[in-house]
Amino acid sequence: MTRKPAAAQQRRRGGEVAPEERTTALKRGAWTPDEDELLARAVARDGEGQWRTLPRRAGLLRCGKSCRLRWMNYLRPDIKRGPIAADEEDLILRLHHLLGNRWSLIAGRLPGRTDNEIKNYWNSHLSKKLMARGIDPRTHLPLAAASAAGSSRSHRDPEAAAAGSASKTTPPALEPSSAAPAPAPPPPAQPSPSSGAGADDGGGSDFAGSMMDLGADGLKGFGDPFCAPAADAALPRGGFDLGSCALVDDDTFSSFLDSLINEGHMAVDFFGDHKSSADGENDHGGARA
DNA sequence: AATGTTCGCAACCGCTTCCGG
DNA sequence: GCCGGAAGCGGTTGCGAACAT
Repeated sequence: MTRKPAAAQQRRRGGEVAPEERTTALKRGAWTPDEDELLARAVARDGEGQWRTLPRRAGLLRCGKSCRLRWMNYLRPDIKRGPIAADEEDLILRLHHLLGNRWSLIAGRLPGRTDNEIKNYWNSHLSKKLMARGIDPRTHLPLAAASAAGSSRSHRDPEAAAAGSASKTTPPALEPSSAAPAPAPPPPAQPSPSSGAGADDGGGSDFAGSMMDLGADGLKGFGDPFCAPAADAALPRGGFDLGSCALVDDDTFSSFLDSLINEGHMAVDFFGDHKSSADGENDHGGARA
């Protein structure tokens, strides 16, 4: 699908106005090429960070949050354009199985891809593929159990219809329907509510941090090489005590993750033929360049 | 050809976590 | 230790394009 030009979406929804926007009329909606250039120039000059003050320095009538998002998801020079390749798709699937909706962590393993892009790709392509094959996209388990719950969250959400609500107030993996999947297989690595996400603020690279959020349950099924058996005892929000593990720096975790990704037992073969089917269906993505 | 529906992406929102004072 | 601001994250939604009828 060819995408609209950047300026096409001039007027977007008129939601609530952020506090900082009430005082100065900040612009919203689609970014124009001129704005992009101002932003890119400012970041090139001053570096990333200081998003709050960047708009002023750059001469932009945008909030810092919006500038950061635009830079991270669109303007960064290392962003890779074009369709998600089959191997990337495969990696996303495996990482999602391992990490759940930790888009920033997943993106951290896919050079040039952004969390937003991966999230969108997951919601629009991969979750549908999984469902078409009778697999719950969130739990990576057979759909049968999850489908009973079936309350829909959003008419657009492909997962909702089959797997129930994923609203912020109802963490998907903790819902009865999906929280009590078959006892044996690796748990749906969906360790905490949506907001649990923030726990690893190091961005995609803080894998030690991600370990903490993963929770022991999320690792046991994979051989649990770092974590003591009792590590998950009564820890809130699914986290576990790093102190009880023989961990862990980012490199170590990164290697660990690599081994999980590459190793056979982790590689649940969601799509036995998914590479070929992905090739066939590869209308996705494309569009952005 | 016109109209309706679905799809995909970019952007926004609310929340959590981090960090410095 | 507490508090407030900044940054980051995941979920959600608006909108144009593509597709179907």
